[in-house]
Amino acid sequence: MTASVQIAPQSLASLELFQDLSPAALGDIAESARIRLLAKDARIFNQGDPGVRVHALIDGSVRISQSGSDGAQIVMRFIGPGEMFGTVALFTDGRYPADAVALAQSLEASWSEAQMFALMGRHPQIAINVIRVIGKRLQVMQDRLREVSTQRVERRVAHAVLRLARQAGHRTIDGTAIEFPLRRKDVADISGTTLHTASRILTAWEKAGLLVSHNRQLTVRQPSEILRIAEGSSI
Amino acid sequence: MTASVQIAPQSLASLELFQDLSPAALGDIAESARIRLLAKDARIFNQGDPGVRVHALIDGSVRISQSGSDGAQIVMRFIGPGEMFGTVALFTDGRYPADAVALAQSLEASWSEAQMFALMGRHPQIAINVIRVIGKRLQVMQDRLREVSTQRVERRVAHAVLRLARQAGHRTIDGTAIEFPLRRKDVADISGTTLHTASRILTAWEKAGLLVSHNRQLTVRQPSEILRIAEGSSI
DNA sequence: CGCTTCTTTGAATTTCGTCAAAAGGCGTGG
DNA sequence: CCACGCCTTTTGACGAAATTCAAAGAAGCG
Repeated sequence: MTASVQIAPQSLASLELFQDLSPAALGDIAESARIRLLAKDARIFNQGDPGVRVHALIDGSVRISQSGSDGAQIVMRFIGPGEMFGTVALFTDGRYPADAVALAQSLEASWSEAQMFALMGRHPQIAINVIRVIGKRLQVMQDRLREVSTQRVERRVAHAVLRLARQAGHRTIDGTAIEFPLRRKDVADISGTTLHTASRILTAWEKAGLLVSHNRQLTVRQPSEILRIAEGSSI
Repeated sequence: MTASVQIAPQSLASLELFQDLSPAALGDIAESARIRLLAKDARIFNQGDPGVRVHALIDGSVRISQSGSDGAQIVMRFIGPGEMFGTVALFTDGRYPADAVALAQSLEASWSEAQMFALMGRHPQIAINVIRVIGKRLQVMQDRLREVSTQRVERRVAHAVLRLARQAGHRTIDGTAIEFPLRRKDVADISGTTLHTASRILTAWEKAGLLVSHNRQLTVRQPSEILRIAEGSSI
C-alpha cells in the first residue's frame, strides 16, 4: 500500500471510466483503487516503465507526452478531471508508451492490470466504457494525423486550441479560458510544430485580439475567428 | 439477410477479435455473423455512413482512408486477413469516420453494434480483445503522429514501408513482399506526403536496390538499409 | 535581487509541396 | 491481336512555408 487514502465511491461516478455503474459496483471498484495525491511536476509514469496501471484523474491536470529516440517530443494529450489515462497499453505489452506529468497538484486513482481485468469480469460495463473512450481517442488521433499531414501550421494550431477549449474550456468574463497551464512549447508539441513557430502564431493572434495569454493561461476571445482559420481561411 | 452465406465457426478462431474463445462461443458468434464476398474496388462503408457494424476480414485486403472537408486524403490503415475494422466508432456516435474499400476480392464477416454488445455480454473475452486491438492501433497512430510531426519525409516513408512489411510481409525468393497492392499514392497517403515526393523516394530506393516495385507490388530487398534510414541516417 | 525558465524576434537555410508535362503500362473492346 | 484510352508513374523547375540558428528580452520564483 502506497497510501491509505480513502475515497468515497460516489466520487468515482463522475469518471468517464465508470459511467452507468450501480452504487454497489462503484463500492467494489473503490475498494481496490489506489489513491494518490500528486505534487505539481510529479512524474506519474515514464515512457518504458513496466507494470502498467489504469489511471483516472479525479482532480488536477496531467500532460501525456511521448519522446522519440532522437529526443523529439510531442504531446499526446492533456488530461483533466474525470478522464482516464495510461490505458493505451492495457492488455498488450505492459509498458507505458508515454510520460505522464502532473501540471498542477492533482488527485488520481489507479488500478493494476489484474485488478482491472477482474473488475471488468464482474462489471462488463467498464469494458464497454473503455472501448468507447479509447475509440474516441483513436478518432481524435486520426483527425490530428490527417491535419498534421495535410494542413499548414496555423490551421493546426487553430485546431489544437479549439480542441483544448472544447475539452477544458471554462467560461470567464473575457472569453473561454483553457484550464491547463500551457507554455508555448506545449502548444507547439501538440500542434506538431516548433516552439518558435507556435510563439509567432500565438503572438500574432494575441495582437489581433483573438485570444489572450498570460502566465501559461490561454483565454480564447474570438472562437469564431479561430474556427475560420481552422477551417481554412482560403475558403 | 443480405446473404445466406455460411461459415464454419472454427474459421473465426483465427480472427484477432476472437482469440481465446471456446468452440461453443465461436459457434454462438458465427450464428449472428453476416458474411459477404466483396468484389475488387467494392466500397464496404463510406465516411459518415450511419449504422456502424463491426467488421472482420477473413480474406483479401482493405484500405481504410479518411478525407478532410478540403479533399485531402490520408490512409489510416490497410487491413489484411484476420484483422478487424470499423470498430473505432463503436459505442460512440454511430457513424463511420472513414472509407473502406476492398483492394482485391475479399471475404468479410460483420456484426451490428447491438449484436456485438450482446456477444460481449455473453463472452467478455471479446471486449478484452477489442480493447487490446484498439490499444495497439492507438499506439501505432501515436507513433505515426510523432513521426509526421518531427521527422523528414524519407524517414516517414521508411517507417511506413517497414510497418507494412511487418504487418503483411511475405517472404519470397527476392525479399519480403508486401501483400497489399500499393500505388505510389497509397504510400504517399500513409506516409503523410505527396504522390510526387513518394515517387521520387521509392524510385531512388529502387535504383539503390533497397526494394523493387512492380505492378503495385512492393518487395523489400534490404530491410536493414531501410531501417537505417528510418532510424535517422544522420546518427 | 539574481537566476532560471519562458518568450519573442530576426535572418538564413532548406525541405518539400506545387505546377507542369511527358512517358509508361495495363486492360478492354473492337 | 492491336490500338486506344485511362490510370499511374516519373521528372524538372520553382517557390514558399517553416525549421534552424542566434540572441536578446521578459517574467516568475526562491
